[in-house]
Amino acid sequence: MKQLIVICGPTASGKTRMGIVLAKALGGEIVSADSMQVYRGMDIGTAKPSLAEREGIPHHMLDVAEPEEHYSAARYVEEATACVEDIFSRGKRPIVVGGTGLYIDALCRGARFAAGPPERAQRERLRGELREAGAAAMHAQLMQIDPETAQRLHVNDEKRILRALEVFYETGKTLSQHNRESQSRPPRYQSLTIGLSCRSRAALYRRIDLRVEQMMEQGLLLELEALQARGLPPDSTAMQAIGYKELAAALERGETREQAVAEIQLRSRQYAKRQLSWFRRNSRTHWILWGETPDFSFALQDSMRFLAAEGLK
RNA sequence: GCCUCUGUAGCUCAGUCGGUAGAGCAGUGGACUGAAAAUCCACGUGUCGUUGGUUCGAUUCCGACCGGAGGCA
Repeated sequence: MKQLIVICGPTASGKTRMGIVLAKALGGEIVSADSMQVYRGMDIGTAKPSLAEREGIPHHMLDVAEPEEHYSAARYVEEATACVEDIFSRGKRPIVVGGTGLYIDALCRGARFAAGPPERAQRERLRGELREAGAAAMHAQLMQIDPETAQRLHVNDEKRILRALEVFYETGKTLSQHNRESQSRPPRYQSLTIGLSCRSRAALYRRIDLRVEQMMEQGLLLELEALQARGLPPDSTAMQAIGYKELAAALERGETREQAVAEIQLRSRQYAKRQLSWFRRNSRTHWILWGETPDFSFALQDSMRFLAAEGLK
């Protein structure tokens, strides 16, 4: 089975730099696994590496969509798989680097998602029904058609309940059926995963806070204004990105720069915690935990040892 | 200096007609299969400012003191 090196970790843990260091050592190319770096015109707020920072290492899956588009995990699997295969075909080694756990897992397993609604009409209909009848009613409805999924989902988890209903009405198959079929197939790639974080939570949060300050200094506001100027709807997926969303809200409320920064820092820290919760459940991940500052030469040695032990071909 | 209000969980506050207290936010853990930087779930013992008094019993009533806010001079 083809091997995929994966570098994961919470935001601001040094994944980007680590990817480049490893790519240089192994003759690799980077395949980003980041749900927000796919959008063009969103560079500062997503901490997208600049051309200079990439140091000549090819990066894939950056800037592959307009902010108006609604990108998806399914589309990511399709496009990123093509990148990975292309890299292999040229005799290079793909290194998947990113913080979006769902994208990473879906890519490695070759997950096939249940069909989505092409016109989104179904989704709109279900949303309306939710507003009218309430979450409990939708949950009850799901209990009728897909009890397995309904029991799994909390009544308040509206997003997932709606999605499960949508899958059934779109495809005639239940979500649990889809998932069973998808999971019964062997993974597409063997993943060798390196996780990056800090030994202490406080240190990670300090790095995050600092990075948000730097984003503001680099002109996050200008980037937001450029997006708003092109009439990007506030409910677009791109505008759910941390930083842009909070800054826009702060502007609207007439808050100070300091208030906006504090809010972005808070939301970023909470996001990092959720990321850790996702990544920690993979028990095969080899973790590299920084002290006060990252040590990439140590990390490279440590990674090479790990990869050799895992039988990297 | 005098008067009024105020001091309860990391923060903002509620409450106990006297029987040792609870929300939101924060925090921590978890979930996650076409929005995932999204969405959802679980977890709340703290000298109730200090110190005297009344009381079987005080965080709750009374006094003094120490913080904080406002008003009058």
